[in-house]
Amino acid sequence: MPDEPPPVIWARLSGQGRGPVRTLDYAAITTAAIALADEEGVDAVSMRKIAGRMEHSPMALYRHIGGKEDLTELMYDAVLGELDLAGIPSGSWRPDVARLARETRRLHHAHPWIGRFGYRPTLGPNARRFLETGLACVDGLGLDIDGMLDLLSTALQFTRGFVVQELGEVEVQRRTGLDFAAYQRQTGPFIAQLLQEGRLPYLNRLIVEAEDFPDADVVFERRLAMVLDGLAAGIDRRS
Amino acid sequence: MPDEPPPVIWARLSGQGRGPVRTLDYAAITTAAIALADEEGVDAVSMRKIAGRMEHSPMALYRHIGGKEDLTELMYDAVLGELDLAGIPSGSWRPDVARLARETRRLHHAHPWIGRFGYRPTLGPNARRFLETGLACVDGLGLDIDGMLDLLSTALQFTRGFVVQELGEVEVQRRTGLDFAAYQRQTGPFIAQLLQEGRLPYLNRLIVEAEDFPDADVVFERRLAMVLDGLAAGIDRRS
DNA sequence: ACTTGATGTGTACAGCGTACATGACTGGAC
DNA sequence: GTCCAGTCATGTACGCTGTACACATCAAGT
Repeated sequence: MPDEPPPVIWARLSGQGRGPVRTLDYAAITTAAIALADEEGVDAVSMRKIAGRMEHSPMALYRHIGGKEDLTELMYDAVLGELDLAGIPSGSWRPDVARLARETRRLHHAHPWIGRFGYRPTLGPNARRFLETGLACVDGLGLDIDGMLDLLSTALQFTRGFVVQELGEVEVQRRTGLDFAAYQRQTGPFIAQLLQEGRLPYLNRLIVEAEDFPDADVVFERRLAMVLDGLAAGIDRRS
Repeated sequence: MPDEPPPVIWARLSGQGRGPVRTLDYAAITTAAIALADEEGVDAVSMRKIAGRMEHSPMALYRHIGGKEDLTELMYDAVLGELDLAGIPSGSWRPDVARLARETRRLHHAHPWIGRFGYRPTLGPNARRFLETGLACVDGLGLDIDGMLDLLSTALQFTRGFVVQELGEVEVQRRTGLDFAAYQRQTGPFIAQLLQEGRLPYLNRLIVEAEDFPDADVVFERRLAMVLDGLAAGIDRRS
C-alpha cells in the first residue's frame, strides 16, 4: 500500500531542495491570490490570472500548491493572520468574546470573499492560533471543554451568519454595479405592486416603519449583545 | 432612456404568448436544477447538464431564465417552499422561533447546497411567505418592527452560521470521498506532531476531553437555547 | 562526473456560460 | 384565408476555466 500524500496541506509544504532555485513559493502565490480576490472579486480568481500577476506560467503554480482547492485553504488561513488578538484573553469573557466577534466581522469586511471559504475546519497556523486564543477567553468559567466550545462557537456562528448576509447585499451591488438607491428604484415598482395586493402586512411595516438606513455596526452590536446575554445565561445554568 | 428589464426575476416571468407551444418553463428548469444539485452536488450544476436532463439544448434554457445567476435565485426560493410553517405563529414566540430555526436547519440538510446561495435578500413568493410568518411570530411583544427583525434575524443568522459550518464538513467528505474516520486517520499524524510541540493546550483538551462524536442535533439545541435566552433578555430590556 | 529529483513551461483536453444567427411555429390583424 | 410579428428551440462559436502530461533546465548528492 503506497503512502498517499497527506491530505493536510500544512504537512505538505516543503522547503528548497535539489533543483533550480525557486522563483515562486506558496506564500507569494497566496498573497497574489488574496490581492486578486480583494481587487476583482472572488469569481475573478483563476490560476491563469494569478500566474499572470506573478509573470509565470499557470502550471508553475502547481509545483507549490496542490490545486485551487488547496489555494482557498491557504488564502483563508493567511487572512486569519490579520486578526488582531492582542490583549486577549483579558480575564473577562464577555468583552473578549465580543472582541473576537468584532474582529471576525472586521475581517469579513476587509476580505468579503472569505464568506465563501473556510467552512470546513482548518489546521493552518493562524486557525490554530485563533482557536487557542478563543478557547482561552472562555476558560475558567466552570465549564468543560464542550461548554467552552459552545460559548465560542455560538458567538462566532452568529457573527458569520450576520456578516454573510450583510456582505451578500454588498456583493450583489458590486456585481451588478447598482448602488442601493438604484436597486430600490428598480425593485420599487415590483414591491409596490406586491404591497397593493395587501397580503404582506409585515413587509409593508418594514418599508413604512423601519429605520431607513440602519447603521450596520449598530445593528450588529444590538444583536451581538443579545447573543452574549444568552451565553451568560448558559454559563449560569451550567456552572 | 430605454426601459431596462427589471432586475427582479419575479417580475419578469411571463406566460405563454404567441409562438410555438412551450416545451419548457422556468419551473421545470428549476426543478431539474434542484434535482441535479441534490444528486450530484452544487458544483455539478451546469446549464448543459440541466438541459441534458430535460432533453433540450442548453440554449433553450435562456428563453425562460435570464442566466445562471437567476437560476440560483429561482432554486433558492423554490426550496424555501418546502419549509413547513403550519401552525405558526402559535402565540408564544419562543417555540415558534425555535421552530423556524429547526425548519431552516432541516432545509439545509435536505439541500446542502443552499448554504452557497441565498445570501442576498430575495423577493420570491416563498421568501415573502417566510418573512411574513417569521415576523408574525415575534409580533405583540411590545417591540417595534426593528426590534422584531432583530429577534428573528439573530436566531436565523445563528442558525445559518451553525448549519453552514456543519455542512461544510459533510461537503468535504462528499467531495473527497473520505468519511470522518478516514479523515482522522489521514490528519492524525499531523495533529499528533503539532501537539507534541506542546503549544496548543486547548486543541489538546479538545481531542482528549471533548465528546468524541457529538450529536449535531443536541449541540444545535444547546446553542439555540442560549440564543433564545438572549432574545428573551432583549425583549425584557426593550419593552 | 554522473545521477537524481525539483522547477518552470507549452501544449492539450474537457468542460463551462452564453452571444449570436437561423429556422420552425402560431396568435392576431387584415 | 393570408400574412406577419413575435416567440420558441437549436447549432455554432468564443473565450474562459482547472489541470494532466511531456519536456527542457538546473542544482545538489553521490
